[in-house]
Amino acid sequence: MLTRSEEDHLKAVYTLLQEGDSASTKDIAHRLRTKASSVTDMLKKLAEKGLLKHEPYYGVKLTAKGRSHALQLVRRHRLWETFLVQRLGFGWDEVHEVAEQLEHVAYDKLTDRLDEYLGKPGFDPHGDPIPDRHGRIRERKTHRLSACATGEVVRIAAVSETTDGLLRLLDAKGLRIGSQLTVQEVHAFDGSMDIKPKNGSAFSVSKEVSHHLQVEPA
Amino acid sequence: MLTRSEEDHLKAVYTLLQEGDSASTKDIAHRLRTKASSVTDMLKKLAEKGLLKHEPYYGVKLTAKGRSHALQLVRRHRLWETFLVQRLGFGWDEVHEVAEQLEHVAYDKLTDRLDEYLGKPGFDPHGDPIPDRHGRIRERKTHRLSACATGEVVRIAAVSETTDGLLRLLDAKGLRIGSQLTVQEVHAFDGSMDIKPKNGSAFSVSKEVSHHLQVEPA
DNA sequence: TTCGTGGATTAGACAAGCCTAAATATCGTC
DNA sequence: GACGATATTTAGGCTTGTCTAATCCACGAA
Repeated sequence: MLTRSEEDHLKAVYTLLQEGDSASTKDIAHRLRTKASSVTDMLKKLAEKGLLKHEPYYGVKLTAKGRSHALQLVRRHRLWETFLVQRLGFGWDEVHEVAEQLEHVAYDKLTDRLDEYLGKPGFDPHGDPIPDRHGRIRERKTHRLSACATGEVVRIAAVSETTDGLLRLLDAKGLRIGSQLTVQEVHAFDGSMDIKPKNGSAFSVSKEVSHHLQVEPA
Repeated sequence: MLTRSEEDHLKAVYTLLQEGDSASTKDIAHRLRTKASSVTDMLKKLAEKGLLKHEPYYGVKLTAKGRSHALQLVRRHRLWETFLVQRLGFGWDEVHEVAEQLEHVAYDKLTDRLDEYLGKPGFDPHGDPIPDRHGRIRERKTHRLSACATGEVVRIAAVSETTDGLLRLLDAKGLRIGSQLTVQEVHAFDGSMDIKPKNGSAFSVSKEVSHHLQVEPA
């Protein structure tokens, strides 16, 4: 059994490794609003429990066991988000916090029943894939909007769930998961780009914004 | 903000005061599977936070603030139990533990939305009343089956939710919340009684069992 | 190659919650 | 009213998870 704090650290490691190529002590600390020294302690502990390999000063890698456990957390988190949006009528920009708490309720039967109740959804309200009970994820070939070239026509596949401001911005522009858009122009000097939604008027987004938008070919 | 442990202690106090007339340090400790000395510490802490009055050696009383907080916990617990049984198809004998965890997720909007989603139920699957968002409880005039006399015809109103064995026994006998039964005979020497469900054959229940069954006049 | 810098770790302190053992209080009974 | 049984509290210690401050290490620039 893992404590809540252990689970938080494990998930942070998993998420950072997903997003980039490494999970630095500093980044984990920042994500968990704690200090680097606390993270080092916890990494040591998780390593002892066989959930990850910790090479001091070099970095951290998840073991199969650690990855599996992290995937369960991700699964629960995304199922609860789906429940909150689909059934309780929450906005997709207000469910993260709550799911962050609900994900720690560890009871397989509950998770599986919830999964069935929601119709075994493949993706959560932000477009992120929901691992099945074995931790398997439905893979898609998405890329960042920021990596798109002028003229590309794409569909929004997913949005970083931790970016509430972005979620509200998309809402305001009428964009949803699945919305199509065309890249009209990419500005080299600041990485911003002009995009035109299929049924709407064009506007400009910063590099920051386009970085957090996952898209797939339309 | 209360910690999980503080909430557990507060709810234990509330529940014991509901069930009997006092909440002894010993009983709280027993209920929380902890030791009396730990409970004393926590009572001191809750008293400092203004949730209860603690007269050393004499006992404990909830303040309005403490009662209100406890009622929120009870509300969340019973709403989740209702959700688990009504929507996820759990048996009423297997939801207590899980609800015990879910009740600590404190987020008013979630609680209220869940309440609406379930149709603002007045009672949970065990027949216990669910406090509304203001902590108000729908009162009924129930009494214990063990207090019934020969010949009384009653309806089952509620069953102590912590008694899994009893819940399964009732299931096995085909009894539900709302089932009618007649008290056929009360045996003075051990307090056991013979009861006959409206649509079933008579059987005998121990004093222990009849003590945990709340009934109302049929 | 050497050094400076910033990230990572260690050392040591602290609060929260829990425990055991010892001291203290209450209460029913004689 | 004193005594013994039982409940309660206090004293002191342990573990967990956090922190700050100090130290250690890697790595890129000169």
